[in-house]
Amino acid sequence: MVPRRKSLVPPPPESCPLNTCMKYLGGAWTPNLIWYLAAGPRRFTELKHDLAGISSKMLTTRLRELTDLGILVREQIPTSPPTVEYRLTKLGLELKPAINAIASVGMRLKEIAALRKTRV
Amino acid sequence: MVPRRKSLVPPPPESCPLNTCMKYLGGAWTPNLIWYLAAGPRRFTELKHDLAGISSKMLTTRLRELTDLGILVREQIPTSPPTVEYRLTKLGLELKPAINAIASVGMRLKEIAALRKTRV
DNA sequence: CGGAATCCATGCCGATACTG
DNA sequence: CAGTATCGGCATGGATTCCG
Repeated sequence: MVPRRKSLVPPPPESCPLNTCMKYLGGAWTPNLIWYLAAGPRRFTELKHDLAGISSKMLTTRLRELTDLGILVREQIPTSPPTVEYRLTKLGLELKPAINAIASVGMRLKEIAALRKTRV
Repeated sequence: MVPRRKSLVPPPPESCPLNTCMKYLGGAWTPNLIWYLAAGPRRFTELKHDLAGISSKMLTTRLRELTDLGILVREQIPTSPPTVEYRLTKLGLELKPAINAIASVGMRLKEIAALRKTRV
């Protein structure tokens, strides 16, 4: 009987901030949303076009969620018709490295997947 | 009427590798699974204890998924009873930076959330 | 324009039981 | 030990409609 080895690494710091984070970044559109907002303030409809295919409902949900988290801020601008801008907060900007890391991994996975298809 | 501005940034490279990636990293346990495997080969039951609370079914599902993706490999070891080891492939190791980035973001979000509670 | 409200399909994931 | 099989809840996200 092979004894079970103890964990080689400590659990992800403070009991799984990985999950804490994925809980928010995990939303289907969240990473892309942050991706586009990272370039500067953006309006609701603009974001809706950036994230081609997202429903108003989901966009609203995600925007609210991230606003509550302090990752972005909503700003009413008194024009006519009124416009609303969203932009990343300082905290939100801290997410960029993670988003970029995820994006590059995504590219690798796509490459690999493509290779597989041509190989087979 | 305020004209809608065009996107300020290119779409996430190659049409959303962000989603390509999140599709896999998004699974509830996936990031933690990779976290533990990053330290070295690990057996099924060991992983099951590492990821406290995961069901056999989910663990199997995630392991298969990641194996199919080429992120980790399964290796039968002819002991008695037979044991099986999983370890990250070279491709799998490339995910570590992303996982780490996500983990550090997770920690920040936890900090912030904690501050909020004490502040209010 | 910038949403809110409602209904509904999908599927992720947990619980439980069983196997070579 | 290392899984497979089955059932089912419940959250996630899509489609549609309506509002100030």
